[in-house]
Amino acid sequence: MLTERYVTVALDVPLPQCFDYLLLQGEVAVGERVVVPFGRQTLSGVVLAVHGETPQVAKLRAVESIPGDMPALPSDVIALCRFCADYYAYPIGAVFAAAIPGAFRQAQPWPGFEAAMAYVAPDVEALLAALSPRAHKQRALALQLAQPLAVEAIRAVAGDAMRWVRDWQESGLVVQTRQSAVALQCAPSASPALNDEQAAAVAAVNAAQGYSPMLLYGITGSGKTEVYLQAIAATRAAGHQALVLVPEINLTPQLEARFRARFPGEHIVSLHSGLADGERVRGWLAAGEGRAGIVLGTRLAVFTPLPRLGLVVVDEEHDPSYRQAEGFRYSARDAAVYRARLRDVPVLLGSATPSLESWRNAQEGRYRLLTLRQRAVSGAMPPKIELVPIQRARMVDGFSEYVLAAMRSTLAASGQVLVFINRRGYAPVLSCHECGWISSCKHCSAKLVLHLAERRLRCHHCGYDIRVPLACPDCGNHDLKPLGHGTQRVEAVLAELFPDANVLRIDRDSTRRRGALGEMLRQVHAGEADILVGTQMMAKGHDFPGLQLVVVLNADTGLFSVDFRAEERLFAQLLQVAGRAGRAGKPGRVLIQSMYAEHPFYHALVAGDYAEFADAQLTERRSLALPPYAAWAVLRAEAKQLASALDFLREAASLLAGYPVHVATPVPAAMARKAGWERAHAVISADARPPLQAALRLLAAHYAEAAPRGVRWALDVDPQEF
DNA sequence: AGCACGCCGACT
DNA sequence: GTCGGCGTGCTC
Repeated sequence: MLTERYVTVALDVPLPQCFDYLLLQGEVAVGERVVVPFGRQTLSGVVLAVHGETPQVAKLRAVESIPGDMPALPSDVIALCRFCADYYAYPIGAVFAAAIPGAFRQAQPWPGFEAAMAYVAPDVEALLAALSPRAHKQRALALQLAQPLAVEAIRAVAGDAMRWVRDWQESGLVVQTRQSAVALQCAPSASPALNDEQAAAVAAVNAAQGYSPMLLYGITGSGKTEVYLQAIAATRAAGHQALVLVPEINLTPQLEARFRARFPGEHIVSLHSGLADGERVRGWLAAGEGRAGIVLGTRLAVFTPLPRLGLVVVDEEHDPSYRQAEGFRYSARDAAVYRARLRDVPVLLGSATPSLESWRNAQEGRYRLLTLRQRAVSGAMPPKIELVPIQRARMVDGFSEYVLAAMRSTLAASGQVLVFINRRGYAPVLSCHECGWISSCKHCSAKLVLHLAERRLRCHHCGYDIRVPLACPDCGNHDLKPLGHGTQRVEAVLAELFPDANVLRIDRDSTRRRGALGEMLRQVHAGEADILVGTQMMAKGHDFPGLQLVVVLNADTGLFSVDFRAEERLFAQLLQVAGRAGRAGKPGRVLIQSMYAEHPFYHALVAGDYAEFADAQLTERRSLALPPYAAWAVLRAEAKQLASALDFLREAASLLAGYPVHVATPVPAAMARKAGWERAHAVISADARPPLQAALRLLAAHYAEAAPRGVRWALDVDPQEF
């Protein structure tokens, strides 16, 4: 008797459930994709079950087609996606959609499919028998087809070899198959000698059996990357694949170059959002077919199928960019740890300033702590961090005399200076010194930022953009002046103060053009720039051998934030910029201008002692029952009227009345108005995970069923910013 | 999220 | 007269 077959499909729609379809013909495995009718549209979805149980739904429709271009997602990737959908209370189909390359979310088959396949002759003798004895090239190809052969390899035999293969395929002598799953194994090029601490760390990683989370805590310049490289060499020698996550796309090229130099001939795949669709699919397939030995990528790479995964590395694990800020708000760091657990492999988290979550896990023994205290680069010395109190100092355009003197002497000795601006909450706005008018956005509760070069005022949140007014709109005064010191203002001030110096500004605006950042970095390396002015992006990864002095202008703004994580972020950021100085044999000097030089925060910073800072922070968090000692989520709401957003949040709070969670009073968000929408949120907290999860599941299910009118809402589990 | 259906204002 | 505004309802 022929039983009917059904498939359960995860579709990319904002609904928490999966959808069942009748499978009339063809074969499909769990983890493959199918194209199905959905309402009036046709969508691609991932198959989560194939079964014979009649689904209890009013209307059942049939699978439209099985493209067959995407290899089935392995069970650990499926389990990871399911976990994320549950943990982040995010629609399951949307999680799967995020986990696979864009080409496989289309209803059409991936156009590069044919070229990515290989061909094999199941019976070479039969194929040879069908060929003319004089067709030497064909016979040579037939012999090669004993092993699966990629299209490029077939084309290399003869220009029209693919035509022969298609003929043979029609007569069943050759079949299409996936490329053979043999990863190249190659010895790494000579590795530098390790110091004792590095050697101990590598030995610990290599000795780890099964799931073993490790936190590699090492100051800037202590050689964390070398530990990764040597641990990966051992992983590769054992025939396993390594997954390496990096925070940002800008950092991949550098690290990729270092990996390629160390592992020549190795198939290294780099996966990030800047990749063209085809490239991403090819890399993803190479990883999933086991041909790639090392996968290097940004957060979405955490979902890459890896049949022989042996080690997971998360570099700069504290970095905020591991967290997706929009839509599917997941933490790739946490997902990587969960994945390592699913696959029962070691996971190495590295940082000079670990997240307090990881620090606590290490303190409580859940993560093994591997510490690198010494600088590995010979001759490198830690930078000398000095605080420059400015509450009574004479200031020249935002710079204290002391700092200017230090800059002058550094420049006189032909050293480079970096002026770092902590831009968070500190933008150059235009103000009227007569009546106090300040340029603000029509749609947001943000200030319009002055872009001097273009003579425009621009909102960094919604893109609202106007010409700089000639006079104050309120009182007509013509003397409008910038307030605060944005990068452009600082650049202008420095050009005036140091007319002989070459000032280079590196920020989002000046590097927007493709290749601009690379060109600027080249100028810095070539010594063509004397003073660099920059924001966050300067702090990350880039090495500036000539840099001798770092000046931090307005660190304090992060010190008194409503966001309890602001100090943690500021510490990481300042230590990271400090690390830019003095890496090439000369000790660097870091000057931090501050109104609050006595603040305990700066004690630990000047000592470069993250452990002291982290321990103090954890003590405080514990006493206040803040994360990581409590489970937090934020319910965010946006509406045209603030009152509707607040009403929605109050209603949601009442829904959770019976749950062992605490819902804080809804408050307007820090940026209360954005692009014409009023924003508010409510913190939902619990002393343990399970009750929080249960509450979030209820909320998500309730509002998916009955969408609130006029209110956009989102859940943010383990929120990082407020 | 799409994509329909549905019932009110200014245009060929 | 109808083109189109976006409110709300549904999708196996």
